[in-house]
Amino acid sequence: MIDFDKLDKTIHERGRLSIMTMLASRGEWKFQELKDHLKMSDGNLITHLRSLQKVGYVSTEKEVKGRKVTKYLLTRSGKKAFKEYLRLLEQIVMEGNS
Amino acid sequence: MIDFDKLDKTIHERGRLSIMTMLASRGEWKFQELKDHLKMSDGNLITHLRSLQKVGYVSTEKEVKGRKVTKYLLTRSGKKAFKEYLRLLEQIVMEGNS
DNA sequence: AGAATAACTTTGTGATACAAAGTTATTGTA
DNA sequence: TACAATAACTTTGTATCACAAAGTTATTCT
Repeated sequence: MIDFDKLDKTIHERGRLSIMTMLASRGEWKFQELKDHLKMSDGNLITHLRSLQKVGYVSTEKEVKGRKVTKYLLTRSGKKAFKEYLRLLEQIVMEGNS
Repeated sequence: MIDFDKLDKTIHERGRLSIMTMLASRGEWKFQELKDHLKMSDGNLITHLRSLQKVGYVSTEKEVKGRKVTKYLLTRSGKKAFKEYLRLLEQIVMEGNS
C-alpha cells in the first residue's frame, strides 16, 4: 500500500502544487508571471511562496537593473522534494488505474 | 498549462485521497479495514467518509447477517470523479518531469 | 445481564486558505 | 521636481477544515 504520510503536505496543497509545478517546468518565474498564470491575489500568492521558502523549497533572485522585479525558483532541496512527491503521485495513478 | 481549478478539492485532501485510492483499487472495504489500513481515528475517518458521501462519491452497504458491519464503495460518479482526478495527476507528473 | 464491539455523533481546538486593504520602495511621466 | 503607477510585499480578518477525544447507540458474544 501507498504510504500517504509521505505525501508532502506543503507541496500537496492546490495553490502551492500549482506553483511548484510551474517552477519545476521552467527555471525562473517572476512574481507577476506567477500571479498572471495562477490568477491568485498577490497576498495569497506571496503567502504560499513564503511557506515554500520557509521549508527551503524556493529561493528568490532580485533583478537589480530595470524595474524592481523578484524572480522565484526551486532550490536543490525543492527539486528533490517535488520529485519525491511526483513519485508518490505516480504510485497513486498506478494504484487507481489497476 | 494545467487547470488546477479542476483538481477536485474533496478528493485532493490527503485523508480522503487515501480513502478514494483504496476504494478505487478494490470494490468494497469495511469500516474497520479502512481504519486499520489508514490508521485514522474513527471520528476522523467517518467524517471524511461523510464528506465523500455528501458529494455523492461513496455509498454504503450494511451487512445484515453476522456482526454489524458497514461496507464502503465508490459510486459511479465517484469512480468518474476519481478517474478525472487521476487524469490531472498524470498531467502534473508529465509536466513536472519535463 | 453485562461486557465488548461497530459505527457512529458531538465538541473543541488549532491550522490554514484566502481576500482585501494597507505599506514601502522604486520608476516612469507631466 | 512632484505625482501617479507599479512591484512586492505585510497585516488583518474570516471562514473552512482537519483532527483528536470523548460520548452515544445498537447489537452481539459470553
